[in-house]
Amino acid sequence: MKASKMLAPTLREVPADAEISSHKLMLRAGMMRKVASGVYTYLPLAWRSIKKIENIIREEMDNKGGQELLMPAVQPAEIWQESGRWGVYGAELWRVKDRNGRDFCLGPTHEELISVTFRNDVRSYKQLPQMLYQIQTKYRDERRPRFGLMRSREFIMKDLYSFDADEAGLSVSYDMMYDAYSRVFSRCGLDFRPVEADSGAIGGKGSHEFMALAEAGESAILYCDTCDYAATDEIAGRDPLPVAAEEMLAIEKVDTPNCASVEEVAAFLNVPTNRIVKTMYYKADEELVVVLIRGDRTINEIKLQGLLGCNELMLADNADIEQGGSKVGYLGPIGIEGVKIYADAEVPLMYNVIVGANDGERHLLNVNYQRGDFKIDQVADLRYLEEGEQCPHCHGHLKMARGIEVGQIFKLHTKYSESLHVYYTGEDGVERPVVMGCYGIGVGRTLAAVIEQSHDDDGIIWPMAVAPYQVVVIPVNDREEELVQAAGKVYDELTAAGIEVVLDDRGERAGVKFKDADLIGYPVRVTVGAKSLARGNVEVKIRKTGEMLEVPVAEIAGWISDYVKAEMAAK
RNA sequence: CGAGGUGUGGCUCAGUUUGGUAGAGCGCUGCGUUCGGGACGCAGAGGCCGCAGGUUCGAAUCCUGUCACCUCGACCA
Repeated sequence: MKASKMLAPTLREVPADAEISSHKLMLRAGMMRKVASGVYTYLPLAWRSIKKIENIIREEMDNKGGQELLMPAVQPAEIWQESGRWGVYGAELWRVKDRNGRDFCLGPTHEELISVTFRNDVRSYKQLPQMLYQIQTKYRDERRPRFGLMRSREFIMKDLYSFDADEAGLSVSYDMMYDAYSRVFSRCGLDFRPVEADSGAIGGKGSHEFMALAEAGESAILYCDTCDYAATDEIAGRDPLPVAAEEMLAIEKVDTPNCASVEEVAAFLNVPTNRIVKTMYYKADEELVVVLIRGDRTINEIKLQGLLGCNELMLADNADIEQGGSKVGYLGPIGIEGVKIYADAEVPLMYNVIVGANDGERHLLNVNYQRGDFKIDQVADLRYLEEGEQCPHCHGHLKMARGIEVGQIFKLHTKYSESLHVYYTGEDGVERPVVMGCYGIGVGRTLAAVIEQSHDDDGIIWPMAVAPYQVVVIPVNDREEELVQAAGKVYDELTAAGIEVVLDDRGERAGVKFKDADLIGYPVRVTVGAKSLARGNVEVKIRKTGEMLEVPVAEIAGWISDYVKAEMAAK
């Protein structure tokens, strides 16, 4: 490729709407341009990298027996109504109508469509297992698109669906995908961790997220400093630690004026916040529920939503709560009737706790669940874990990190096969629901994560495997015929050797070319200058190390071929 | 969804308070000088001042509406 012909419009200044490094650099390096909020055009450089990532994914999926197909992005509402998700998916589902007013959506994912496709053509155990995948543009009308490709409304995703006869088969498929995903992200040069995850709106039990570690990441993860436990903070859970028994004292009602928060109550009564139990009212699909949790803990609403199995969960309005002397800030579990009470696992183990009195600005001291002072309908792990806590699996301690979710794998079990009637006939002649799994990779997000993890002040530092081009050749001065000729010859030789190379033949000064080379992030730069050429050499600069060396012109193609091969094999 | 902010040439922004008919730097075109880390001089091109309506002799500037984009927040009793 000749730089003079390449559409790679680099910018000296950063467009005002970019916040994080990967977004800024992709705009500055001339890789993408915004079309609308969360909708982008991928310019040639970005597209080359995306295709490389896609091909890595293809190879790894195919290696596990995956078959590529392509489903439409436009999907009829009927299949979403059939699975029940037309109603529950919410505003994120990008709904459109055709000219006749018929409802469609732009697919955010394809469980429905693959199931419908599969059920018509697969009827026998003899056809199982199967793994089908596609790499395709997905649509999610995010309430808040952000950070370029990190959270966009139109994005490229690889989605694979596994179909097995039974749970054992699903486990095999799941483990294969776990392995394939690890290989994909390693090959892309990412520093990542698979973490235990919640299965969210997709449904089903058993899920891992693949998190690329990065400060700019939108998700928090917890990992153990001793064992290999790692989980998103939405799912990380542990059994409560044992509590030393205490003598249960008599309940006492005290005035606590102007103490509507746990901190204020604790300060007023001069006790630690972990002696208090918070009483929270939630509205779960219009049903009012109460949740009890230790005063210094935070309710994890994703866990709560999972427990309740509701579609919508939000804190109740004050008006729904404040009846008969109850007041927000002074709520307690004693005397609640007609509302289900859920409690975090730590609560029933506590002694002599402080709770709101449901009576003006007063609290109760020395309340004991174990004495029967109040009731709990269901106990469950409902809180966020905190940094520094003991690991749920060992004696190590938890640390927190931020990550970019580049992939997630789910065991769907029979959730969709039952609702969408994907059944097969077993060897014994009995019809059973197919056991499914689904597995996604955000391709653009993977690209953004690579840049987020691998850049410096000057620009992108591409891992060889996903670099748009492997090498740039720069004649230092375009008016010296000898240099131009030598650079052209190097370019031809590298091209002939199968190297992906750009010749910077633009009539720019050397400084401009060097700046652009660093910004675009070619892993290797070959500089053809008068001094070294007089010695029969060209200069090689390695982007990621900054290392410079001279290589004889006659050996350059071989040298670069070896280097590229070594780098591709390294990760 | 709620709150705040911003829309002026391809990019970054000034001008709006105090209405008088549009500017700078970068980028782009041409010529010349330069030429190993974003050179310099000269001459140019390029703007429905987001859009619609209103006030006014006159609106980028004031008023109303609208759209787009950005940021923050997601409520702990």
